[in-house]
Amino acid sequence: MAHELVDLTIGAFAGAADVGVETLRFYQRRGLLAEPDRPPGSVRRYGPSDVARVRFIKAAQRLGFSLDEVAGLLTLDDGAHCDEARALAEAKLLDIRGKLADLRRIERVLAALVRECCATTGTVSCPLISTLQRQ
Amino acid sequence: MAHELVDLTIGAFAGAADVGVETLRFYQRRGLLAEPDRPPGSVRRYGPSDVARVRFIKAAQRLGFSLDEVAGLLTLDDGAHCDEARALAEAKLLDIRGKLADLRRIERVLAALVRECCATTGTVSCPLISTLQRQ
DNA sequence: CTTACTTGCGTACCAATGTACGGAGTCAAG
DNA sequence: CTTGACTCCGTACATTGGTACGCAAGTAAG
Repeated sequence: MAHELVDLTIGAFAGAADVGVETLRFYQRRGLLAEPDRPPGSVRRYGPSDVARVRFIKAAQRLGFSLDEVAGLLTLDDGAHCDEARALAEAKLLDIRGKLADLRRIERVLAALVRECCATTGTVSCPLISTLQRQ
Repeated sequence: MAHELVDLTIGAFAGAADVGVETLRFYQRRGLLAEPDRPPGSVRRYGPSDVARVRFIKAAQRLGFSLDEVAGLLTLDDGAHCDEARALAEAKLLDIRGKLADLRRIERVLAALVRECCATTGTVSCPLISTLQRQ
């Protein structure tokens, strides 16, 4: 690593962080990313810490945090608010577990319907559809 | 059941189907629900089959079908297209299982982070946040 | 210096699923 | 007959996470 991750233009920054340029500008507008000072008559430059920040955002998103929640995590990144970060993560874990339970229920019902569907012959109506209609 | 589920106004219909009036109008605009003829100088009336249709839509939504997919299922409700309904359901089942796998991975990572967070003392930075930054 | 990308910036738009609002017509009770 | 609730209809807004467009200015290559 460390291949020239300094003084990036926004295009190179986007490439390094594996997102689109427009996404970076969007994050800047959302306050997730600072806009570095612009050397008079030139363009902004970005460095490794910016890339790391975007990777953080993307990693947290993959864990199910919304951008607002990521913003919350980012305000805690000085290392002095470990408890708060942990509380956020625990809340999110509960959330994820709820979604898991929902999806498991859905999976069970849907699998049963598929199994039943067309296993029966000679019925007038599709069991999948008529089951849904009975809900 | 069967308590007066006939000749409902849209408000009573919404109550019976446990959705908002605006939701019904939205479904009508989307073509998921027919707009019954309007007796000249009066309001539209709805019956049990309309209520059943909305319940079908809601049940399918709970199983993860989008409104577009529900519309597809609804065109098959004459019982002659069981195979097609089944294929849609099987595709959706695969989809659900994919989401389930994603969530399980997320849960594992997040639980590990929470466990690790603040179990360590004396570190400068929160392990949760620094782990995310390393992704 | 010219040509062709980029950058910067503001604004508009996308999908999905509704929710809210305003004004006019209609209906039921008192 | 009046009052208040409800219906009808069209339109605008909400949410989330971006994506696209247009135009002017900067920048890199030949």
